[in-house]
Formats: sequence, C-alpha cells, structure tokens
Amino acid sequence: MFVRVALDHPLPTLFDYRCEADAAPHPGTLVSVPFGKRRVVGLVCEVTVHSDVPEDRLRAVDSVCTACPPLSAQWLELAAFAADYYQRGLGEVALPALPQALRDASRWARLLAPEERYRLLPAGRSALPDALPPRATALRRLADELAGAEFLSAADARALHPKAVATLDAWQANGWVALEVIEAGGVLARSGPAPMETPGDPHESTSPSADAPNGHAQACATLPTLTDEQSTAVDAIHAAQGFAPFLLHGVTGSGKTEVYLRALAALLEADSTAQALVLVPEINLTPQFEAAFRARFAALDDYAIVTLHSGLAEGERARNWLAAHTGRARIVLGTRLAVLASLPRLAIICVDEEHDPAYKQQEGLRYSARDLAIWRAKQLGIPVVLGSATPSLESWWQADQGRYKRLTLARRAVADAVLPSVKLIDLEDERRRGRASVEGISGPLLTALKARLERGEQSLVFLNRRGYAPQLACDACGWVAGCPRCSAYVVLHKPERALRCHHCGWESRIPRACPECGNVDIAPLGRGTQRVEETLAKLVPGARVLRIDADSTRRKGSAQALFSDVHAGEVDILVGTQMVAKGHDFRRVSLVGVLNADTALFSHDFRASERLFAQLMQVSGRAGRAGLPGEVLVQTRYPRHALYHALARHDYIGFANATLAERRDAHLPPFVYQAMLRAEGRTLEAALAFLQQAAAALHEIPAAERVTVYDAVPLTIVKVMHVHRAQLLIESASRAALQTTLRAWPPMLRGLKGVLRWSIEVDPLDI
DNA sequence: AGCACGCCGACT
DNA sequence: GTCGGCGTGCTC
Repeated sequence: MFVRVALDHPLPTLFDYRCEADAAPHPGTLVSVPFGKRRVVGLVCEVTVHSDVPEDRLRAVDSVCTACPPLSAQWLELAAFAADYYQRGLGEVALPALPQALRDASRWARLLAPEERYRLLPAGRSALPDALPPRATALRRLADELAGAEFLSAADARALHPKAVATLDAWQANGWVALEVIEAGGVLARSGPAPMETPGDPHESTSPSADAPNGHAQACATLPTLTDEQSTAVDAIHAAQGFAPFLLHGVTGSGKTEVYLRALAALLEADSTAQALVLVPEINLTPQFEAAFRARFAALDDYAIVTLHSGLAEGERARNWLAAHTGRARIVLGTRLAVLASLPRLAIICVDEEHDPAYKQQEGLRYSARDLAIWRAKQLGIPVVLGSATPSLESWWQADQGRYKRLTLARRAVADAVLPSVKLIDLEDERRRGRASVEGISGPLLTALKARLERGEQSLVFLNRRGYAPQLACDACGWVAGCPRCSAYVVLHKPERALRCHHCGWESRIPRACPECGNVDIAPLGRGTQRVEETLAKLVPGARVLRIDADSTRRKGSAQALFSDVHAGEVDILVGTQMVAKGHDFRRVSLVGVLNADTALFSHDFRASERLFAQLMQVSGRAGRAGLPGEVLVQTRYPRHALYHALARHDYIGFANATLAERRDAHLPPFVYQAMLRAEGRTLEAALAFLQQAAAALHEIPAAERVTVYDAVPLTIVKVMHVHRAQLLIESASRAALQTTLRAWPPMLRGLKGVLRWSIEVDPLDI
C-alpha cells in the first residue's frame, strides 16, 4: 500500500510513501516520514495501491500519529480550497494550520500523557510573595510566574528550578495553589477549590452575570434586555436555514457581542454537540470576550470554551486545538489563525470587526480569515455573522447586492448612552489666532483633558505612531538617522535610549552628534506615543498617564495588566496606538482625542481612507459607552475634508456609498479582483527584471487576455534586511479569469531565475 | 524551505 | 594547502 502525503514544502506535489497494508493510515492522519536527510511530519491525503514513483525511490512511513484522530474530509477540502485559491501547495496550507506540538513527532506521545499544572489561588495571591524570604530569588521567580499567568505547568516549573514541584506541593498544602491534572483529551481533574474570578477582571464589576452562581438557569435570570434591533437581528440569525451570511452593521456600543451570545446560545442549546467559532481581530480582545462567554455559558465545563491565538504557549495551543478537533470544545474563540481550526461539529461562525485588516495574514500563506470563514459557512451550510460598525466596502457591497443579509443596530444598547459628539479642531485656524499647539496638543484638547481630570473621568489620546519620534534629524546638514539594512528611517525610542528600525528590528544607541557634520544639535522630528505620553504628563499636572502600544505590551500578559489598570480607574489619560482603539469597553472614558490623522488622507494607497475612517469611528466609539456624554476631538489641518464630515455625523453609510461610487468609477476593488506578484532580490534591478519576465510569461496564458497587467514597481520600503523588493499588480473584472491565470503562472515562475524569493498574494490589501 | 554539492578567494 | 562564501539542484 502507498500513502500520498502533503508536506510543508514549496513544491505543490504530494509525496508517495510505502506503508504496511494492514496498518495503512486513513486520509487526514499525521505521519512522520523521511524526507531527504530529515524526518518531517506530513498529512496523509490519499491511500492507494499504486504509485507512479519508481519503486527504488519510494521510502516507508516512519510512524503514524495516534494521539490525534484523523482530520475530516471537510477539513482537507478547506485546506485544498485555500491552497488552490491562494496559489500554494496543500502542505504549505495544511501543516502550518496545525499546532506546532503536532508537527513534532517526538512530542506525540506526550500529548496523550496526562498533564499537571498549578494554578494560583486567591489565598496564595495575597500571601505570596510577602511570605517568602526577601533573598529567596528562585522562590520569588516561581511566585511571579504563577501570578503572571493563568497557570504554570509542572514541566515549566521544573525548568524554572529543579525543586519547584516540591515547593508547589508545599504551597498546595497551604491552600495557596491548586493542582490540576488534565487527562488525554482534555478531561480536567482538580485537587483544590475552583479558581475564583481574578481581581481586576474587566467584567467582574461591569457584567452582572459574572457574579451569578454557576449554572445556566441562574445566569439566564440576569440576561440583559435586548433592544428591538438586537431582537430582530437575533431572530433573523435564529431563523436562518443553511448557508446564511449576515452583515451585522452595529454602531459602537450597540451590543453586537450580545447578538453573538444569543445566536450561539440558541444553536448550542438546540444541539448538545454543536460547535461555534468566534473570531476577533486582536489577541488583546480575547480575554474580554472569553470572560463574557464564560459568564454566559457558565454551565459548560472549562474545556468547552477555548481560545486559539499565537499568544498561547505551545502546549496550551495544542490542547485547545485538540479540544476543538475532538469536539470537546463547544466554543472556539480566536484570532485569524483559528479559522483553520478543525471543528467537526461547526454550526455557526461569528467574525467580530470583520473590516479589520488584521484578518489578513501578512506573511506565509496570505489568507483572509474573514473570507475563509464565509467559505467554511458555505461548505457546511451554516450561518456566518460578520459584525462591524464600519464594514469593509467588500462586505457592504455584498450586502448591497443582496448576497449578505444586512442586520442593523443603529442605537447604543446601554440606556441613555448616545453616540459621542465629534468636533474638529482646525489647527491652521488655531495657529492664525495665535493659539499654537504645545508639543502637538492644541489648546481646546488640553482644556478638555483638564476638565475630564477634574471630573474624575478618563480620556483617551489616539496616535497611530509608536516610539518617541519617527525621525532623528540634524538641523545643520539635513541628515536623518536611517537603518543600515533597510531603506527606512529609524524611530527614536527614548525610554530605551535607542534608535529602532520598525521594519527589521535593528537597534543602535542614540548618537551624541550628527555623524555627517559633527553638529551636536540633532533633534527628534515628529511625534510618537512615547513623546505624547511625556508631553501630557507635563501639560496636565496630576494626571496619571498610561501608554499602551506594541512597545509597552511587549512582555507576555502585560497588555492585560495595563488594560485592567484602565478599567480599575487607575489611569486618567490613556495614550495609545490602534491597539486601544479596537473593541475595548472602557466604561469611564468620556473624551477621545485624535492627533495627527491627516497623513492618511492623501495616501497613494486607495484603501487608506477606508482604513482611516474605520479607525477613527472605532476610536470615537470608545467615548461615552456607559451613559457619560462622550466627546471626540480630532486635530486636523483639513477640517473640511469629506471624511471628517462623515465622521462628525457618524455617517458610515454616506461614506461607504460615496467611496464605493469612487471605486466603481476608478475600476478598483470590490469592482475588480486583484493579485500581486512580489519578488525579493539582491538588487532592485534583479527583482524588477524577474517581474518583467513574469509579466511577459502571462502572454502564454489564454485566460490572461482578460487580465490587466501593471508595470513592475519597487515597494515603498524598497530595501528590508538588505533585500530589495518589487511588485507587479494584475487585475481582472472576472474572478474566474484571474484564478485561471494564477493557476497557470507558478509553474512558469519556477523556471525563472535571478531572484531570492517570489510570492503571489491574492486579494492584497496593501497596494 | 532545508540541505546538500560545488567551485573560487582569504587565512593557519 | 584548508575554511567558507552563496549559486544550483533535489527531496517520494
């Protein structure tokens, strides 16, 4: 017997291996096979009695993974669709979709072994670390690890200190920690009391059901009353038969989450094995959703609700993935990678903030999790709910065409909560009146910030640029600090006293003088979050200013801690990048200030304004969610720009319709379909030459007659890590013509030389 | 993608 | 005389 195996490898072919006839694995099974000099894990796609590969070149399957039941035919079909659509090999799609632990044959046995882990109990949280001798650094580190994560596995503890497990057993005797044993397949046995809600959890104080005792019946008693709009939406989803895509267009704070919760509850109650998939755009949003889902579905056990995202430890990711795969998990909550999870009983998919660009994977297989979610729903004949206050124009257009059913939540769900008032601060006008901004903060914004501080309300200042200043420049000769590996300026990071390249991570110390002319008067140019944080601490005396961005949340779990501080009211002014704009339910924020948004208005990227509008609507939506009157102040030099006018009127529909009309006239997506060929070469010339040959090769593809081919151009950041990059855009009004062309292209491209790497991206977001 | 083989410049 | 640069080619 032979098996045809998909491997994570750029060639799109399957590889044949011999196997024993009586032990032939089913399709969908993981196997370990010899490949060249290595052993790799592959996925069995077919079992046959014949192979075209000469006998002497065939090798035998090494071992078969029994820890994991075979992936279903439907899942293989999903992987095959994604591979075909995004022009990759099946193995390149299927294997990276699996948790790393499953791709390492030496760990298969341990996945079956029961796992022990320790969880810090409230008693331990208050007793530790004061009970420890001040110099017991190893013990303190152990306590820190426990406090910093939900739990600590015995293996991790042992890695920390050889005697850690003995210490943990002693702490367990004290009632400080609980030992949990997870049997294979995810059965949880506890040795201590059930863990309490962690203090500082955002939902403990705000969600009435969080305080309810366990049990579904009790939780039901405290369900929030639905608005008429929410009821209509829930009823429509509930009544859906078969494949039913919904576009849930709900203004910020209109209670889209409640609609997901009700839609899920109906399906999960009707079928005790049904599974639901809920996607969120950012890891940071999973804790808040997880808390809401656990509170609502308290009757389900711990493993019935699992998260899947790249922030999980490998072991936990494997366990959660297996829980989904075996059907034990009823609700899977995750980021884009969760769309490729194996869910044998999937009955509904919700995609929250469906417009968010984060759903587009930007390396490796560049898939759109939202688009794959819709494909999965269609494959299975189930409902899919796309929620957003600012739907992507693609989805909005689908709804216009009647292909998605539109559900509208036009009002905020909390009684008395209305949409915030949006005011534009004309920076030119301020300057003309002699009221210059101080360090980028205009007078009206400063006044508003001080007023909120006096009233004990919180403010959020949004600026989509991290670091201290985007450039460090010399006044005398015009030198600007650049990255030696990339064609980009380096960003000044003041707390770390470093210059850092945001494209490759290169870092250096801040020079004392200009390396070109020796002038010591080099100065930061422009503003990032660090600089604004510093400025606000100076300008608003007494305010507790907190910055949340990719730099301040680099350490694992720190984002959650920072957000908890905001929810607990320990922060007066929150400064942040888009990280703070998305989805968070800040109850005490009544003012949102937007700095420096104008740059996106005149971008060459035709999607820049759509992104900016969505981002500003999102961040505006953080204000006034709990009934406080909310105010949004946008600093701009173009107060008459149509985008800002639509923002001030909260007029997504007007913006969407106008922008769609422009796109139609300009023959841009969603009215054409696009694909991008990118090439990386040692020189720009090599990359461009490759793309020109690639464009010429299109003449040999008949379907390409209906495809428009643009000129090869360098990327905006031409050089990253000493590699030069260029791209070639092709598009067609016919999806089929584009797909046929794309299928024929890679074999030709593989024959071309002179380039380090090339890749095709279908439906690119960044042009 | 890895990982080999293979052919030309700076070091013990 | 070797170590090691990355160009080319193969993996059932």
